Amino acid sequence: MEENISSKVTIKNVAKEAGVSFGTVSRVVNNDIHVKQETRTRVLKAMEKLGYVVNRQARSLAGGRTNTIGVLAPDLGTGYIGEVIRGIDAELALKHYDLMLFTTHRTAEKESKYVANLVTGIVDGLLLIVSRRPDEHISTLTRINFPFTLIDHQARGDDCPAVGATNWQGAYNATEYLIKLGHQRIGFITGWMDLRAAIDRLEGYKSALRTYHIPVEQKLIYEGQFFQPDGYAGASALIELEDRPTAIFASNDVMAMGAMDAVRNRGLRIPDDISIVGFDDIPQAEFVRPALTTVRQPLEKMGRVATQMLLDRLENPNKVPERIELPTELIVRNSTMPLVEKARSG
Amino acid sequence: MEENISSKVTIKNVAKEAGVSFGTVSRVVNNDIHVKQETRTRVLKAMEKLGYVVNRQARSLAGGRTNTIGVLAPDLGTGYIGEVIRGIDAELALKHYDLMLFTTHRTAEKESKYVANLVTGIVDGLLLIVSRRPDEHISTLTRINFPFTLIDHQARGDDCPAVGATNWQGAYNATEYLIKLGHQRIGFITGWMDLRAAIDRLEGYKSALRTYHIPVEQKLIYEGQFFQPDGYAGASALIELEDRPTAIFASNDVMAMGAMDAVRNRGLRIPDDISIVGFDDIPQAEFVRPALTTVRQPLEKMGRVATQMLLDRLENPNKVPERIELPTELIVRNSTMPLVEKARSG
DNA sequence: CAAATCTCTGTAAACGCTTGCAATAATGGA
DNA sequence: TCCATTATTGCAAGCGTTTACAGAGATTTG
Repeated sequence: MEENISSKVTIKNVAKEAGVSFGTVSRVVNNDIHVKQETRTRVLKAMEKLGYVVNRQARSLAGGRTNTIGVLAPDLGTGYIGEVIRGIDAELALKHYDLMLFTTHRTAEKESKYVANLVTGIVDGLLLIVSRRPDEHISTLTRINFPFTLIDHQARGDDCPAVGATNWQGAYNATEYLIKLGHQRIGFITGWMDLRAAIDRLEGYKSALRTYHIPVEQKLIYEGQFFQPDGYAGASALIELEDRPTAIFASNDVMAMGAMDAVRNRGLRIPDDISIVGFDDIPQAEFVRPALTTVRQPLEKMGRVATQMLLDRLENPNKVPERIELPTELIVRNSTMPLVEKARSG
Repeated sequence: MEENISSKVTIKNVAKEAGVSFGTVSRVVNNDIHVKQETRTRVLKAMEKLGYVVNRQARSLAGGRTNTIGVLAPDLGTGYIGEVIRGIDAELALKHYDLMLFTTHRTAEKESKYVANLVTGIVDGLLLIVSRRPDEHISTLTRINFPFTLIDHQARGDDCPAVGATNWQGAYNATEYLIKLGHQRIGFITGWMDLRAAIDRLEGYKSALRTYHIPVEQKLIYEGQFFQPDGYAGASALIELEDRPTAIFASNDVMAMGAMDAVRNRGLRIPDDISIVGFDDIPQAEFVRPALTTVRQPLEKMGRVATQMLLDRLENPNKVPERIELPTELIVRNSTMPLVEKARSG
C-alpha cells in the first residue's frame, strides 16, 4: 500500500491527495475534534497511502508537542544508568512517548548546553539522571517552568520533583547487618560527596555505628568518587591500617568490586578475611564471585516512577513538585559472613 | 556575564544586540567566510552575552546540519549495546558531534517509524545497531541516499556500509581451542539465525569440527535467539543427551551465562564436568564465576570505527560503501579446562 | 422563512534558521 | 579622481507544522 515512505511526504502532499487544505490534515494528525468523520477517514487514507510521518522539527518549531522525553545521563557506563533507563524506556513506551537519550561525558559544560538546547522544544520534558552539578540546570528549568524530574540526585536542599531511594536507611541497615555479624571495625568508602545520596549513605553508616556504640573513626572512612579505582584505592588504604577493618562497606557496587580486587590482590579472602558490601545492586553484583552482598536500589522502578511523575506533570502543569523515595533493600549474598574470631597475624 | 541563558534567545536578539542583520549572525554561527573579522567578534560577544544557543529544530528545518548523529538500538539490555555505544559516544565527542539515542524495544514497526522520522532531518546520519529486520530501513535509507552505517549486522548479502567482527574466525578459533583441550563432543547454542553473525558463528564451529574430523551432530546444536533463557534451555537439553557434551559453546555471553546456570542446577561443575565458552566478552563475562572464556568482539572499537566511517561519509558523500570486519580474539578464562578422561557414570 | 448558531474547513501568520540574491561599502587600478 | 571588482551585509523566501481567525454551509430557532 505504502508507495513512498521515504522522500519527504509533507502535510501538503497529504492535503492534495485527500483534497482538503493542509490545515485540516494537521487537525486530523492532532486528533482535533472539529473534523467531519468522513473527511477524517479520507485524510487518514491519504496519509496511509503516502506514508506520511509528521516532522518533529517542524512541529516543535511551531510550538506543538513532540511526544518525546529527553533523558540526560552522564554515560552508559556501569549498568546502573542502563537499569534506570530501562525503566524509563518501558514506561515511556507504554504511554506512547519516545525517548531521546543524551550523554554528557560528565562535562558540566556540555550538559549545560544540552539542557539549553533541549529546552528549545525538541522534547516535552526532561529526566535528569545523577548529573554532577545540576544546580544550574535546575534553576534554569525551574525558571522557565520546563517540566523535568531528577533521578537519584536530590541536590542538597532543593524542592524540585525527584525520585530517589532511601539511601540513609539502606546504609544504616547494611551497617547494622555487618555489626550483627560481629564486625566492629567497618571501613567505609564514600561516594562523591557533592551528591546528597553519598552524604546520606555515609550518615546512615555513622548512625548505625552510633546506635551500637561503636566509635566512628575518621581513618576508617575513605573518600571516593563512585568509580572502581576509588574502591581499589580505598580498600588498599583500609587494609594498610595497623588494625585493619574486618568489613568494608562501599557506597556503590562498582567501588565494592574495586575493593574486592584490592583485597584479593593482598592475598586476603572474601568473605573469610574481609566482608564486603556494596550499594545499588547493579546486574554484575549477582555475577561477581563471591556474589556481592549489597543494598538494592530499585533502579528500574526509579526510572518508571520518575517517568510517571514527569508525564503526570505534563498533564497537570501546576501540580506541586513531589519527592519520592523508594525503599532500598539489603540483598545478602556471599561476600559477607560472620566475623570469626581468630589470632590476628598483623 | 550571561544574563539570560534560558528563555529563548534567538538569532534576532543577537542581531539586534550586535547591530547587524540576523543573516549575518547566522553566517557567524555557521563559520561562513564572508564576515568581517570585526563584525564576527562583535556578534560573538553578543552571543556570549545573551547566552545564545542555536535551535536545532529550526536549523534542521531550514536545511542545515544538525551536528547530531542518531543511534538506533533495540535496547540497552545486555551491556553489549552499552559497550558499542560507549565507543560511538567517545568518537562523536571527539569530533564535536552530538549523540541521540533511540531504543526500539525490538518492535520493527516502531523502528521503521523512527527511521522515517529521523531521516526528515533531525540527525545528519544514522548508526544502526543490530536491528532485527533492518532490510526495509536499509533500502529506504539507500534510496534517499541518507548516510548510515550498520554495526554488527551484516544483513545477508547486502552491500551497505557496515562494521562487524570476524564471527566465523572467532567461532572457529574457540572451537579449535576446545578441541585441542581434548573435547570431542561440543554442544553449540546458536543465535537468532536471521542474523548473519549468528550464521557465521555456527559455520565457524562446524568448520573447526570438520577440520579435525569430528562429525557435526545436529542434536548437539540447539537453536537459540541470543537471550539468557535460550542458553539455559539449550544447555539443559544438551545435558539431557545420553552421551552429553563435555563442552558447550554459546553464540553469545548472555546465553553462556544461562547455560552456566543450567549446568550448575544439574549439579555439574564448571569447568570440571563441562567447559563453557561464550561470545562477545561483555563486561560481566569477566566477573561471572568461573570467569567466562569467550570470544571477544571489540565492541567499543566497533562503535568507534562505525562512527568514523559515518562521519567520513558525511564529508565525502559519494564514497563507496565499505564493510569492515574487526578481528575477534579468544579470551581464555576459567570456564574451560582440558578434558579429563574418567569413568562416566551416565 | 429569515436570523442565529453550529460545524467544518480554509487561510495566513508565526516558529528560528539557512541561503541565494541583491545592495552597499571598500579596495585597487588606471 | 573615477570605475570596476571584491568583500560584506541585508533581504526575503522558504523549511513543515500549529493554531487563531474567518468564512461557508448546514441546522435550529422564533
